[in-house]
Amino acid sequence: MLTIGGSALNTKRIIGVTYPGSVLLDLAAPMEVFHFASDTLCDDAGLTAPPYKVEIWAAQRGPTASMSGLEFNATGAIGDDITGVDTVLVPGAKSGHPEIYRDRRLLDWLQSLVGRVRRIVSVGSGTFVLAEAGLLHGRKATTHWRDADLLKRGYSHISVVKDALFTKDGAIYTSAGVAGGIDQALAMVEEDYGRALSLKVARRLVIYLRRPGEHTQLSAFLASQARTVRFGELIDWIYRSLRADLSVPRLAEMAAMSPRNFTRVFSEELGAPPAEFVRGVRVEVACRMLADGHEALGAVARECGFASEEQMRRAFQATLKQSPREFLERARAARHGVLASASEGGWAAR
DNA sequence: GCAAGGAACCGCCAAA
DNA sequence: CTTTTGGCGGTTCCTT
Repeated sequence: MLTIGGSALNTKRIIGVTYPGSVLLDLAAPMEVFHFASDTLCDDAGLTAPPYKVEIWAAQRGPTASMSGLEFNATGAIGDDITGVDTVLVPGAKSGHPEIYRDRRLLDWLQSLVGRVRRIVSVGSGTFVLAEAGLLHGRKATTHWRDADLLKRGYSHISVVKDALFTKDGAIYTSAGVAGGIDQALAMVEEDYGRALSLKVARRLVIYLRRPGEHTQLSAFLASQARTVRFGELIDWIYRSLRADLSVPRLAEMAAMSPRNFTRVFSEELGAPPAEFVRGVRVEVACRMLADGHEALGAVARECGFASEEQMRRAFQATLKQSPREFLERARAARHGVLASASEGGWAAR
């Protein structure tokens, strides 16, 4: 049998699970990683059978829209036969709706997966779903930094790792959000087919995410974490501290470098000077909030560290060529609008 | 939409 | 000698 990186080359089925209120964007990034890994490996080795097959399962099969304005075609449903399934990905839910995590049918199904699939993976607040399903008893786990304390309080039997991008404990993996989800997926690819492939995929992902577009562009800055060795921690801190002073002198201080040298090295490594990068992060997080249904622009601006609503508007124009209001309208239209062609099990940004 | 002041960026050069 | 770092100053861009 042909093997690469120690793994036999049979097709591994990766299932992304959605449920009412789940954030499809959480699944998008890791699924792209598996897509790219599959394509890259096929190109390089001239395979006939793809190493990964990515599917989305929902409450029922067929075309469905998620609340973040993404639409998809579910090729399987919760409760379906899982024979031959390799990995199951569980996204988070829109914040402020803990009752979403108590869907008995979903939780029972997740429980039934233990020992029958190779990996059960949560992204962001999806960790709460795994917790509620009882999969995290006595295990390490992480979640979005904002919810870490909540997780700790709610489930004392879980060993919460607050500052990790992702954790792995046996067959159970958890991650800290979309950024962590990318790193986590890359780590799984590495686990399966080696570091060379995961690096290749990371590079390809960055190029892809840098293409101009609406949603695709949003994660360019997230993906940058995967390719910087030096500033990973700093960028993580930036994401967690959007309301703090993120001026160049301050960032240089955090990085223990002179402002001049920091600007130079940062630009080289990340492809954008510090201020522009920070602005991009702020816009990106604001977009996610808007897409998630936060409609008070003033509050979003404050939360993301813009000095004012006006500042946020300018930053949007500069990076996305549209105003927050326009972005909001589109997100809303996509949420409530008519479904267009749901592609073969993939997801599409509108 | 404008002017004034400030921040960011980058080329250049010198020191480590 | 090469590479990395840090300071200076001019220009541009941004904020108020």
